[in-house]
Amino acid sequence: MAASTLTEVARLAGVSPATASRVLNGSARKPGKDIADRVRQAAESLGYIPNAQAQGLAKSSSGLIGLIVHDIADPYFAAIARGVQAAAREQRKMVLLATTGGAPGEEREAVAAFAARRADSIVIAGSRSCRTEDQDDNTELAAELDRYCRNGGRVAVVGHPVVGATAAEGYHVVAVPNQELAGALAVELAAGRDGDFVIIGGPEGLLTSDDRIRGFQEGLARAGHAPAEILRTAFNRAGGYEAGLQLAARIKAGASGGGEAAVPKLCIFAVNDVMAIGASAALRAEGLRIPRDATIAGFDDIETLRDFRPELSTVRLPLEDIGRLATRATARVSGESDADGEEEQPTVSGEVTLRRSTEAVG
Amino acid sequence: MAASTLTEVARLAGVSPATASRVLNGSARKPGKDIADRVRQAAESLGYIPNAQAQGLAKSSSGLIGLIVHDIADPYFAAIARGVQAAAREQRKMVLLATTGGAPGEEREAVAAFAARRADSIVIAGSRSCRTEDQDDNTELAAELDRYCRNGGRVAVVGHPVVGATAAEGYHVVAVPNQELAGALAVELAAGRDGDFVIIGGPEGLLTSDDRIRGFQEGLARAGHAPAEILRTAFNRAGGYEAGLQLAARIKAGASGGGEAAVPKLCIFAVNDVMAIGASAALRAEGLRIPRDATIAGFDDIETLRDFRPELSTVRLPLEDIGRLATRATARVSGESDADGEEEQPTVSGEVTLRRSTEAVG
DNA sequence: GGGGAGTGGGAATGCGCTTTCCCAGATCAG
DNA sequence: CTGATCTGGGAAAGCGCATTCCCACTCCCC
Repeated sequence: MAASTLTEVARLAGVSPATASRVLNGSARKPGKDIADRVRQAAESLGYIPNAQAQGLAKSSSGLIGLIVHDIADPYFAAIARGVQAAAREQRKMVLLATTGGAPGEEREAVAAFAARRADSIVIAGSRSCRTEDQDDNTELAAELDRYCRNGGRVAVVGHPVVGATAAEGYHVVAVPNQELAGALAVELAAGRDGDFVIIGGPEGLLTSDDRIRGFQEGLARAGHAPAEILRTAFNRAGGYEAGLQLAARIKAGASGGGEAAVPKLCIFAVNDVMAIGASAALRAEGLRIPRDATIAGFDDIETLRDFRPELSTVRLPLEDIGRLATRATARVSGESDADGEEEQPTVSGEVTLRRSTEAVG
Repeated sequence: MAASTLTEVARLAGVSPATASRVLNGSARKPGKDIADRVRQAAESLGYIPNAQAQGLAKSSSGLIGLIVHDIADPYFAAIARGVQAAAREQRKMVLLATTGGAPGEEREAVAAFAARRADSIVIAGSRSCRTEDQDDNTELAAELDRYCRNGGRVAVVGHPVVGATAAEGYHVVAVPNQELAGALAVELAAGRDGDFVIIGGPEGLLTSDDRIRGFQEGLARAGHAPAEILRTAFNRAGGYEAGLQLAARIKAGASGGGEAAVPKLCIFAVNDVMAIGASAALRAEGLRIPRDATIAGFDDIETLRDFRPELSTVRLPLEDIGRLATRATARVSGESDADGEEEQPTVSGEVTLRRSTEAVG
């Protein structure tokens, strides 16, 4: 038994499919009250559910929003997804989820799949990569997005524009001031501290990571500090842990080195919270304590991690808002005309949040 | 410019749409090599992307999997979602996400929306509620699911069957042995301990919470312990925190009560990890320490929370596998006949994991 | 009272694709 | 060499719905 159709409802109600369509699914023309009731009752008794595919086909719009993330189980993306979901609900749309692990090639596939489903808009979260091995995929991704936009799709990408993408109609970027905020964090951390800084960053070419690194270095410079050494590792907890082990060894070596004057304490900046947690775990596993033996700061202010101790200094990013803003940016505003040309890109602001993990201790 | 269509491709290749369809989108009949190449090239040059809506309409199957969760930002659901996503990819399908906050009414809406989109299957995660105020909504949800199944949809629900749902064709339940595992946890915790037990549970009627509570009590009984007192609160971190504050006050009162013999230490069981973390935070905020002043255990073994200190005793649940299993259960197996009648429901097993938060100290 | 505007319903077309059915040509056995 | 069986391609009928016309009325006003 297949689901009942509009035609069946119409027949049961003794009207034409056209009329049934008009009463059941909004239309400019409102049929008479008695007929409407009859149709509605017929629909009810048949348990009629309109076929969204057919509707979409007929009016070429699917009511779908595509969301692309690296990994939905990563709390960073989960938070953004929540915002996207909330905004989608506002627009009475559903969200289609695709996880890509961050590979531009897979992102391209996801965009194509969304395009095939005629998603009304696409939100891309997750750092862009400009590594040379991703170059070709990025080009294809940009081409795919461009085609999607030309066909009337709207896309919003969080952070950076897709590498190589031309700013087409309907292409929005929700800028995240990673660099500025990392700079501000560096300035605050550097104040009155003279230890060395070390940055635990993601692989080179990950734009978000690179921005934060660059910003942090600039901040250090502004504060009159020497640039920090940079440790490259995976952009996740495991990477943070690994880097943490290295640093722990170094710290312990320094401490036991003894001879010289007490080595100033290391201040670690991990380019995201999850990595910072990993690094902290490694230090702890090696018997070091934070902030006694080293201080550490992250980035993102992941909600689930706020109960972690010592409380992590970080930069608060309104992740849920970011998801919401990105999604809203893709919403077709009815009154929009080309007159006002400039579409205002939504603006995101973060906040340096110093906590226990970078406090000066005895 | 709308996306190009199969007809356009066919015209450019100088063949009929039927042939173009056969070569571009799999079919039993394989057109000749030369023709196929011509079509493929035409498609390529036009940047043809098949319209999944039209395809779905024509062969009545959408390649969509609907996933219903309470909150995608909750790491519990995020982990399950990852598994669902992975399994969906295996099946070359996409996942449609709906978040409901756990309200059966909204779950019903989500099911209807999935049905409208002709999702091939639906996975429902998140505790069922059998509170009286949800009764009507549950009935409607069950009816909606039933209809969906009768129309050929497949559904899998994690944990408990939807309250009131009749086991229709295509209705699967991925059972989670919450009760047994909670019992096992209780037994292990009770061994050689004589303090009081307190359970921080969700609102009455939340099946997952109730199962874990019941199992824990049974375990205590088996170990010869008196039943634990039960604190009801919200099924999230805030609820745990709130309950934690209450308990902290009680512990401090007991400690300063002085007169009698030293009050045995309280052992807290929060029915999920997130609540346990909330409770721990509250105790800590009140100046109490774990496991010195009280011990605490959770449930789920959320990955992101494993770096929390003191390490949380809990019950490990293979969340990602659960999502995967549920999704696979809904996959239409080609060789399936009614002959073997019994479909084997996938089985999930967890593991009691004792860590520092419940260690005996000084 | 007649003609024009307005109203409410139905017939028909098309959205883009799959699939059945049909047909022309090729292949092969007798 | 003829009739039977394949083979590979095209024509056409939907899938379920929205929407544009079109038509039969009613209502109003001059």
